[in-house]
Amino acid sequence: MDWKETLNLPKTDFPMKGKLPEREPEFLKFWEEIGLYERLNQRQGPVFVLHDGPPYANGHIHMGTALNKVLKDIILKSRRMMGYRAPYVPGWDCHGLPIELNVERELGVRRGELPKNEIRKNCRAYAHRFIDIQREEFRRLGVLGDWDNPYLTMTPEYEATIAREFVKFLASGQVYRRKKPVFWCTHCVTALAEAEVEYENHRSPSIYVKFPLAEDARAALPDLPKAPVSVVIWTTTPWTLPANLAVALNPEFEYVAVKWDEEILLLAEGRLSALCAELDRDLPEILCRFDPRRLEGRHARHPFYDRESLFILADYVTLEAGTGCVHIAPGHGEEDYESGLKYGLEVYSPVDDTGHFEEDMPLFGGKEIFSANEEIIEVLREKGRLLYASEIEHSYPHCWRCKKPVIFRATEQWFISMEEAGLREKALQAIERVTWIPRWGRERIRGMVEKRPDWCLSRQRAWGVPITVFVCKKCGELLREEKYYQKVLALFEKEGTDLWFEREPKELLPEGTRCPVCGNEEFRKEEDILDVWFDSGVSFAAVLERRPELAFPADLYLEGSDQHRGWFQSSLLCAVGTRGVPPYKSVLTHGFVVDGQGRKMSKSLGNVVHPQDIIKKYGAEILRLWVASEDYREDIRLSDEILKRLVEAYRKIRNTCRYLLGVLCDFEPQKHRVPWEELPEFERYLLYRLGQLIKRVRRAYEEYQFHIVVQEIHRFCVVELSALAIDINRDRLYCDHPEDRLRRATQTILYEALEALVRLMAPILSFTAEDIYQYYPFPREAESVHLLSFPEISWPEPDEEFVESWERRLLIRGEITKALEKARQETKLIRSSLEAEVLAAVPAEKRPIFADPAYWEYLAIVSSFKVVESLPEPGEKEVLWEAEEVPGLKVLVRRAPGKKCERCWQWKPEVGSLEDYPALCSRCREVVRRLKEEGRLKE
RNA sequence: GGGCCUAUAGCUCAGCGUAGGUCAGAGCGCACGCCUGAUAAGCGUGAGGUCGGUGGUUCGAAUCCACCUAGGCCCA
Repeated sequence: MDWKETLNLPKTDFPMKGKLPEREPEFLKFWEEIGLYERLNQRQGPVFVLHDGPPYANGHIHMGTALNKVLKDIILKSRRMMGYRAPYVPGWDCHGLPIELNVERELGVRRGELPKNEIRKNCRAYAHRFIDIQREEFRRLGVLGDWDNPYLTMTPEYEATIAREFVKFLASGQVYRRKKPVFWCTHCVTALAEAEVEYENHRSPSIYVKFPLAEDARAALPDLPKAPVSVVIWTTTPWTLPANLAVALNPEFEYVAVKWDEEILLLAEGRLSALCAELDRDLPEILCRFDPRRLEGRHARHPFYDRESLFILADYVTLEAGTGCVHIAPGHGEEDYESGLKYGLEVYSPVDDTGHFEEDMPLFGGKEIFSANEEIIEVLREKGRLLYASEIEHSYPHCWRCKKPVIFRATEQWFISMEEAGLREKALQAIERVTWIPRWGRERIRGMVEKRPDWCLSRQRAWGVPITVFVCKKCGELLREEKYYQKVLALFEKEGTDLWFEREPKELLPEGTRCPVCGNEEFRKEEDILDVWFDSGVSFAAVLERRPELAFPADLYLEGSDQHRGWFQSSLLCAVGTRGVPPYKSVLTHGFVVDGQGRKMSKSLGNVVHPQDIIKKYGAEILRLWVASEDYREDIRLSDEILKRLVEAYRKIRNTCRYLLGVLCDFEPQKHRVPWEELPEFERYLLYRLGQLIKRVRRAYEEYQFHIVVQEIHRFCVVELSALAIDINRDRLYCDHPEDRLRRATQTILYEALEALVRLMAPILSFTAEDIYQYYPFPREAESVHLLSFPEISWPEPDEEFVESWERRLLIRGEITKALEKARQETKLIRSSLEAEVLAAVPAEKRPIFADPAYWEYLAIVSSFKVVESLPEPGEKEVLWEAEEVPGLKVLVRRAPGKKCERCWQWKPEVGSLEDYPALCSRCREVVRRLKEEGRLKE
């Protein structure tokens, strides 16, 4: 007969292959149908608020955004299983230049050609389009959240919040107006953002200009002979010379005074030979060397105006070109501007919107700046200030629209002061009170906040929230108090901010508003819009404070490490500036996705991987597993090999669970569960190991160390379950009578393992955990695995001695396995381990551990095990093994006596001698007899 | 160029920081073999690392310090 029919083989319909790409959507639908998110969110329990940083509503999701969202999902799911109520409100950042540029491109219009609100309408539609796209893509990843009610920075309520928070800053005196240079296209007559500038080759004048020293500077260099002394600067923009206010030297360089014909010139020593080479001159005599710090605060004379130019120090001065002495015009350059602020210089920019010098400017008033270059050079020549003039071809910023060269020009802008109300100091103190994970995040953001300049809020664009400021037309006074803005804020709340651009100040201001200084009733409204970092920076006010299910401050912000400069900082400044406290209790950062070699993903390197491709090929589950398996605090590598390894790990976990489902097919926990007190030792030991797993995994989740979770779960499936629990107990599970107490005991611990595994994996392998859960052969506690809690350890902790004794036993078992392997590979004595008999000779002190030889047959999966005083001489092919790691243990492997039982495949002496079942061993005969009596067999 | 960070077997990670001296580990992959009653599964054994490099501190360093190389993020 076919004895297979009498065995308890595993049985389950749970498929071996996940077919993830096609089946995942079914689970998404299932969760949707049962209202999973809503149900989780309605539960009681302490709240855990993870505030979502809004991705930009432009383009499809990429690996970085996928990584970020999956991490958030894992965190939230794990917190829910710890008993928290953990809502998730996703958001999108909707305003800003990239969208506006794309819309202009799609519309084929140039900046300013359409009314602001026409552009804004299109931008709004554009953002909505990509929000819908990204929403579906994020959902597909299995990320659970309030996707139907996300927060958008462009809704009327949100826009009103942005304006309201700005007004708070304004009213508290932290907002001021100042000139600052920006890229400016004189052809398009508009300011340009960094992103609107392209670098092209351009031919410019290259001139060396002499600035004579004023008396105070001359006095700082007393040793020089009597002769005119000038400092030499180099510039490629002669038209900025009228705006010159300073000359910068690098405090780290050594400077020299050299004899140059009848006069004396000053420059960095490191540039002297290069300059002489360019001017084709011999090296001049060096009269003296000096530390540039001697000149700081003293003056040179402007080369053609009757005013002075301040000597300053700046470390951005290089020796790569020029003279090591840099002409500074704070109104016409970024670094010049920074230095100007430091030294209290005026942001002087005598150039109008169309690129003409102001009319009243001496010498060049009204002239177009680029064409004035020649005249300026001529004046320098006439005044004897020109050392040398030539031309140079170099990279120069051009307008991306009209392709004409752009300039740096100072215009009025709005700032939040870091100092006025102690914002910097307060922010630095707040940083100390936040938990930064990893810890270096604190140093990083602290360094940035310490050094950052005042926050420039102005953007000369259309797609954003207006800077709501009214200015008195008569005296220029700003209306700062909140009362002036209540009306317009209320309008924003209902209708959004478009109306700011359509209505007159009179319609927006409270009736009868007069300037508090001059009493005038005419006001001008600001036209600039706010930096988008302000939009997202106030999300705590628009979302955390306004949504009933959330709370301020958040427990956690989680974004890429680039956000130390971005959202972490803008949120911190906004919250500290208006609330005095940080918006988050802790901040977790992740690194960036790089390729298998650790290089960043870029189109030019051709190493970009798209989440869509992974989902299509392997499923979102594998992407989630990838996110969880890497230590995301550093750069996160992604390659084909990594994905292949993950797929293998996934299969192992899936298959192990499949086996558990199968082997538990006749197990009813209520009826069959064996209490801990009655479990055999090995089962107790396995439970101990399961307890270890639960502890480690729970701790790893608490510490956001998901790669530990994955490693532990995978290792448990491989080692504890596959190689130990299942392999050793296979005979018992298959061959013993179904109701056998020992079999039920083994099933009990496998049941505990399954229940634990499915819960522990659920936050990461969300689809698979659900899949397994739905195939449970016994009643389920809840409708979805995601409604469950993490497993608790419901059995006693064994004492150390017990654990040690089992670890010793497993070590001994390892030695036996090695001996069996030798008998298999080298002498070909056996094939299956059941063909073997093992004789063990051990020193007296190790005897107790071998007290029960039958138990060792079971543990080593052999047909016969004997403990002997001394081993016999090994016969042909027999293997003598001296243990490597268990001192004194010697093992002999030989063929097991008897014949092979056709049912359990063990070799037993009695096989062939039993009357009714000559093919079976005595154990199997008993089982079969009983099954027959009970009518469990078909025949 | 500056700030912060990373670099352990083919892959993913432990160990490194709040204790420098059995710390060179795990799982996977690979090689070889077994099983065919988890079967496009399962089990076993084995081979892989001068702990990025060079100096230094120390009786002794993957573990502390300096520099260098490669890479990442943010600035310039």
